Amino acid sequence: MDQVEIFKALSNKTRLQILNWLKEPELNFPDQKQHAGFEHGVCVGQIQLKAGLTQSTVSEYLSLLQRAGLIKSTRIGQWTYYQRNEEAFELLSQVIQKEI
Amino acid sequence: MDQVEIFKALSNKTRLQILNWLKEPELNFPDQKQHAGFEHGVCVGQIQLKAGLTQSTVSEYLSLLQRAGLIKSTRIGQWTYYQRNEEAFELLSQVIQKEI
DNA sequence: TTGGAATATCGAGAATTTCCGATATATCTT
DNA sequence: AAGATATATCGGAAATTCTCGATATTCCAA
Repeated sequence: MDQVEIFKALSNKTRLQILNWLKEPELNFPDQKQHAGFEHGVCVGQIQLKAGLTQSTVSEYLSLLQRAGLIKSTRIGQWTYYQRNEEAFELLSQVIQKEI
Repeated sequence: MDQVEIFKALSNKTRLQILNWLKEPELNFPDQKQHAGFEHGVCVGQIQLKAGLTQSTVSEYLSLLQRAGLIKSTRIGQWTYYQRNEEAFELLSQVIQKEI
C-alpha cells in the first residue's frame, strides 16, 4: 500500500476511465463476448480500443495500475485479462477517512 | 471536485505529510502557541520548518493543496494560516467507494 | 515449424512536476 | 516613511510522466 504510488496511478484521466469501465465489463465491453466471458475481467485489446491510445500506452497503464495494486491480471492463452481489485479501493477509501 | 487534480495533489510524500501534520496542529506545531492559537490552522513558516524545504516550495505546495480543495486558508495580519478541509476528505472517501 | 495475433518492453521527444534562489508584495513596527 | 517579517510569485534546472513507434516475447493455428 504505497500511497504515493496509488495516487500517481489515479492522477490521469484515461486511467480513471479504465478503472471506471472495469466496474461494468459487460456494459462497457460488449464485444468481448465473442471470444470470452468476463470472469477474469477484460483483455488489453478491448480496453485499448475504448481508450483510443496506442497498444503500448494502454499496456503500460495497465501494468502501472497493477503495480499500484488497483487491478489484477490473469493470463489465458494469448490474452491478459484485467479486473479491478475491489479490496484495494475499499482500503484506500478507509485510509483517506482515517489516515490521510 | 476535479479528481485528477486532487490525486495529483496527493501524489507527493511531503504534501501527504503536511496534510497529516495538520490533523493535529497542537501536537505537530507546538511552537506556534507563542504567537497564535490553532483556530485557523497553522502558518506557512511553521509548516516550512517541519517540512525542511524552502519557503517558496512550501508556499507553492500549500496553494496547490488549496486549489485541489483539500485545505483552506485564513490571512491574519502577515500570516496565512492553513487548515484541513475535512469535508473534502469525506467526499473523496465516498467518491472512491462509489464512483471510481 | 512457420506465420499470425495479443501483449510486453524499449527508446525517445514533449510535457509536466519538483524544488530551488531571487524577487515582489503585504503587513507590522518604529 | 523605512526597515523588518511573513508570504507569494517568477524563472529555471533536473527529474519524472506521457505517449508514441518500433521491436521483442508469448502463444495459438495451420
